Amino acid sequence: MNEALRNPKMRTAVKMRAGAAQKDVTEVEKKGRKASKETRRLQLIEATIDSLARRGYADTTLADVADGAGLSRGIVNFHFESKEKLLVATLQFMADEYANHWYSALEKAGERPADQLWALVAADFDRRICTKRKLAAWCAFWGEAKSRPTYQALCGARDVKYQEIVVSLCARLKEEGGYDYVVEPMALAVSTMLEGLWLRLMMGDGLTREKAHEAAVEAITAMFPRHIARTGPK
Amino acid sequence: MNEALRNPKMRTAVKMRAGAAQKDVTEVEKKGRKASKETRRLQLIEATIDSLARRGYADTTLADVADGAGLSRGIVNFHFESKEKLLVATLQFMADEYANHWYSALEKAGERPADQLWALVAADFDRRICTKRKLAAWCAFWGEAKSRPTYQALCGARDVKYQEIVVSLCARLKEEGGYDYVVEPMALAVSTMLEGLWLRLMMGDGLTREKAHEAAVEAITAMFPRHIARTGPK
DNA sequence: ACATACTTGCTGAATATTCATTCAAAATAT
DNA sequence: ATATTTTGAATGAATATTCAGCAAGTATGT
Repeated sequence: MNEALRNPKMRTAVKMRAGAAQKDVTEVEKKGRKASKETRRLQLIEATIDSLARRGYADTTLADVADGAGLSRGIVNFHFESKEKLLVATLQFMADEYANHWYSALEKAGERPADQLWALVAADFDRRICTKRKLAAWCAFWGEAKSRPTYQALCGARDVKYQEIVVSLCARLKEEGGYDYVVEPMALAVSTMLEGLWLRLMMGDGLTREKAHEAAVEAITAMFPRHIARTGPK
Repeated sequence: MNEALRNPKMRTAVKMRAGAAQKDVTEVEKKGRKASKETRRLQLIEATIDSLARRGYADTTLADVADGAGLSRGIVNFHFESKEKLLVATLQFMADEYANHWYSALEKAGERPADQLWALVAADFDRRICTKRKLAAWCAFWGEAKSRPTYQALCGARDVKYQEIVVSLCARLKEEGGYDYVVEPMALAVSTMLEGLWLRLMMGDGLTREKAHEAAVEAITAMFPRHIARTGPK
């Protein structure tokens, strides 16, 4: 496939298919031009995630991204200005997607803190979010985050707001259940456990999304024994 | 300091100091030559960890490593053959150090499973192991692990053996305390929580080693309520 | 004791490679 | 016709690797 895309003739075929998909979008929107531009950007971002997952941060080249998207070499510098900006846009994209996902899961959950916590956990191991491909891309960014402030800021995906919510859920659960843990450390343990499971999912061979979810449910059930999950892992 | 080391005269001074230290070793060992070679390798490995922590994997160059060690440009290819081999040796070094550390902590702990679990937890947040510098280096490797089998193998620092031990501890604790969790998921949750705390320590701003340890103790205490920590975090 | 050849560790300039970026020209859309 | 998007070859910067030679030590012979 990589080889095929290096051949201009083959690439044309790919482009035409992409063009057809784009036309459908165009018919819905008013400005086809702008839609096209946004489509290309998304296409390049997806190709970037692929490359990060396949080759890691250090070996992700613009050539590989362009090939993955079935476009030519100069294309990234036209749509994003530089490699750095492409990577930031990619991380931003993933961070937004992640945040929107858990936030809407939280809105759909009931009022009770236990339901909300289970909803957050389930959201983390949802099909759409928790793919090997995306986890690998996340981890590639984590590896560079400490030395790049821009990444560091965006990598707080489970960011301040998320942490505040987990803290408040732990506080409400404590009150409801009469537990006697200290709230902040407990909330930290819960959210880092989810992160740790992500990390393992990406590295470990045998671990599946379902098993990771099960582990989270098992641990949280033990931590909050008077709040049984109404919705376990599927 | 970096500037100073770029100056050959200054570098000579550094080398002479290193030479003096080496002489002491020579008096103890028989072959001073070989000791020197191993010393240099360790010196370069330490410089590599520094560079990884300071600049991340992608920006770690041989020039930076050589400068950090106060030696010349060609030095790495003389002692390790290639950049790749230097990085593998560095990861190997960290993995060995980590494994030795938790293993000896386990040996020093008592017979009771609870004591052993608390010892493992404390080992993870020990001063010698859990430094910002080393955590950053670990994370740099994690980011590349998925795309490089060699790293992937070594990055299972909390590897199969470690996981087996945690599983058996969870099983023994379950029996002792009459808990009713499922063992494997629980063990997975415990060990990934520790990993997740490491990840946060490296990225998070306000989090300290002590707070992370406290969170681990809080969560594990909640998970195994009939086994109170005899040794909490300092 | 001294000289000679030999070994080892190291240096730093030269080389080769990889890759982001640029840009003139072609293709495509409006 | 004009503007926009895309191409792909050319450019240049960064950097891993090579290697001829230097320096300091070590063994051997006289």
